[in-house]
Amino acid sequence: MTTKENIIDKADQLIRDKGYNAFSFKDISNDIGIKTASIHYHFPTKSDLGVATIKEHIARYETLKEKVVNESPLIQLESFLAVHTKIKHDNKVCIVGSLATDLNTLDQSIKEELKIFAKLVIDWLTEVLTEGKEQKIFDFQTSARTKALMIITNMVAIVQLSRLTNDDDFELVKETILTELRPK
Amino acid sequence: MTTKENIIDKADQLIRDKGYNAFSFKDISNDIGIKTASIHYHFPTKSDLGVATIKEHIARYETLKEKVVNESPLIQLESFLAVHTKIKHDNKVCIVGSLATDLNTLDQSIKEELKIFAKLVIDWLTEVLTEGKEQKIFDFQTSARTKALMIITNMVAIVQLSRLTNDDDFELVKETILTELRPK
DNA sequence: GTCTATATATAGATAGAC
DNA sequence: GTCTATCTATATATAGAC
Repeated sequence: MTTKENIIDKADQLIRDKGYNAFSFKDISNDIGIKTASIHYHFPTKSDLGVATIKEHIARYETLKEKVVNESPLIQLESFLAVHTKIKHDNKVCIVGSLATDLNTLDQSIKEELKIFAKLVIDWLTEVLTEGKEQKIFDFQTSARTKALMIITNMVAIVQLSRLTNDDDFELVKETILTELRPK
Repeated sequence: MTTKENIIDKADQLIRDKGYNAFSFKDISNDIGIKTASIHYHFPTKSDLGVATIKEHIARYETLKEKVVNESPLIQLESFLAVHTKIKHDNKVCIVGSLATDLNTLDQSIKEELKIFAKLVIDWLTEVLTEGKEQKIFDFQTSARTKALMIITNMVAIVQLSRLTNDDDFELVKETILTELRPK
């Protein structure tokens, strides 16, 4: 991993651990043993680093999509849910939720990149649900996009809320999503 | 409204607008025309103000619960949803979601108060759903508490996510919650 | 590409006058 | 209860040596 990739990785961990406005270049400096001035060489401003971090998420999602594109809709949905299982396991939150709560403090460049990422996820899950319904693997009454919003919001918020209740609540919600989609 | 109440109100707006770590005593100072040193007279530390802000939410929820305690479960559920409709209308996010993303930066006192608030909301909605199912006003297959988690996470995250997509997505999710609970 | 040194701004917090 | 003045810490960011 290059220094640049290392910086992005640490920024990502920090944003999803304690929020964009609570993390500093000093945190990254301490973590990877490089001075803050050197971080500015790779990313002139904190916003540049924020944008790069979201772009990394976009790239990872594109890779995941490709990896499962020939699988069944159920496998594809499960791979979406697995992303959040990993987030929960790491005791982090989703970057969309983290940055959305701080949105009114962020530069336009970050806002725009985040909107692109959110749309990517929603569109993908909408496709998966549409395909699953056609194949009678999933059953639901509302539009596929709305159902995608329901599932995404369940995942985004349960990783946040279960920090306050019980880690097991994550599994309850995840299993209920799958149960409710099963045809009767 | 007393100065103390005014400070809490502004802190609440700021936390739900841009996040706990992005708001400062100077923001409140500017908003209500009082020096930051005077705010420290009412709340010695920022954490004290944070705790007081959550306690205010708890008090408001207790008042709301009492107000609708004799109404039907549907009216009670709608009053829960209306809280979030107001949040969305104000272009804010829910305080639980906002503080949960920043949780690892908060003092223990704030964490504990937030857990009390989260439990209050979950327990209330669980009761409402239980009662509604008994009266055959609502139909759902999972446990009442799990269904409460599903609905709360929908609301908590859609106010965040719709900042990035479309404000109308909030209504889509809200209506779907009601539709999916209706007996077939 | 990384360093030291530094500029500049702002944060939370306290002391003490009024 | 609010003020002025100040302390201390930390933030993002830049200049210039190596």
